[in-house]
Amino acid sequence: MTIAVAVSGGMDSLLALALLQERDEELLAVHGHFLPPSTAWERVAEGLARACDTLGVPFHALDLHQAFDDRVIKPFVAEYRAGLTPNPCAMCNPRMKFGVLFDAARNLGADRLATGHYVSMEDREQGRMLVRGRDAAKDQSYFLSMVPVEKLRLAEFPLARTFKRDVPAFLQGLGLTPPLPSESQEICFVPDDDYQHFLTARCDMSGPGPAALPDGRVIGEHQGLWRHTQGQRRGLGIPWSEPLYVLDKDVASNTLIVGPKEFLDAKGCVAGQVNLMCPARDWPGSVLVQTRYRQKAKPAKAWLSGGKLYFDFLEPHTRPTPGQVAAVYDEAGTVLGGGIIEEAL
RNA sequence: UGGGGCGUCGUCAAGUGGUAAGACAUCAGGUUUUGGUCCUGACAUUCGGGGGUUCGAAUCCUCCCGCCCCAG
Repeated sequence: MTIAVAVSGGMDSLLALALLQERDEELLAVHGHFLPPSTAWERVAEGLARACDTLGVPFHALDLHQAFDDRVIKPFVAEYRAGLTPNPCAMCNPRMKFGVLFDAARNLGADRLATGHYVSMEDREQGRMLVRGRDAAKDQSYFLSMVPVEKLRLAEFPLARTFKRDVPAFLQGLGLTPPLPSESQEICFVPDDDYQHFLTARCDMSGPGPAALPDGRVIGEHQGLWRHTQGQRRGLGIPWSEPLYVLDKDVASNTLIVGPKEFLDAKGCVAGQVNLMCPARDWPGSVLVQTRYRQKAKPAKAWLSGGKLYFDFLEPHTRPTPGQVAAVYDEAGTVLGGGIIEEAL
């Protein structure tokens, strides 16, 4: 059996590669170039080739930038234009890493795909399931909740039990230096973390409009709905007696609905593009749903109807944002499914 | 130009003789593989302007400027 290791150039995937090698697996390393060719592109490829050479693992660099543009960047832009708040990282996993990249790796002879995600695959009563990583601060299961379970069952996650803080020492001990020493936190295809500039440079975006309280009272102006997202506080520029948050966007009237924090909670939400890790009838009566990365998963009643997932929150829950992922877990941290939020209820 | 009221940070606003609260906004950091949230820090030597009283005024007096309301 051959395992392809997806290496990005960062330290996590490099460690994943090294850990698998210690397990004496048949390996090959694949690097997908998601961005158009550039000198940085070459530098990363060279660095990775060198590291793989040190480890004695065959290395393949693949130009996937066109697929990335079609499957991640274009939808990202389209969703922003439609008034949604897309989550490109969550889409990149099913469409690119476990999609195009995995397919390319199979063509190179790989049976399985390994990545440097901080998650694990474990045997549960529903079968082999995706589970939160041991390092709770670094767990990335939320971003993988849209990946089909059949793909995940062909995945290897060597960092399942690794703590992020131990990674640098690990690599140093192995004499490995990642070509991208400090991982970038921003969206990989948006320079300088400036998504607003990226969008305006790429196409025409909607213009200014009124900012109103839930009762309809106009108290300010926004510079484009796409510049704001549900739950956002900063950047509104509206002086008020208390902090104001974005509650909603009314695309039809180009109105930003804002209000104090106590208006921010929602009772539930609906999600589409549902990805079930197991049949919904096998879910517990009460699940835990996470509607944002970095948010605690909270209890909810969940049911499937007309191909969509409905959630009834059992605790106060900050209004979910259309376009973001709703990841469903059980108490043990098993990922039961995921969907794209369409509406808060 | 009769009567009344008001003018303190970008906004709201406390302070009525003892040496300019606070909130919002903004900016800068921190946290963070999306957008956000959250945390920390910075933000009026000065109170519409001039003069005066006082050891000392945003607070008292005075003149000027500006705004608002009610009458004409």
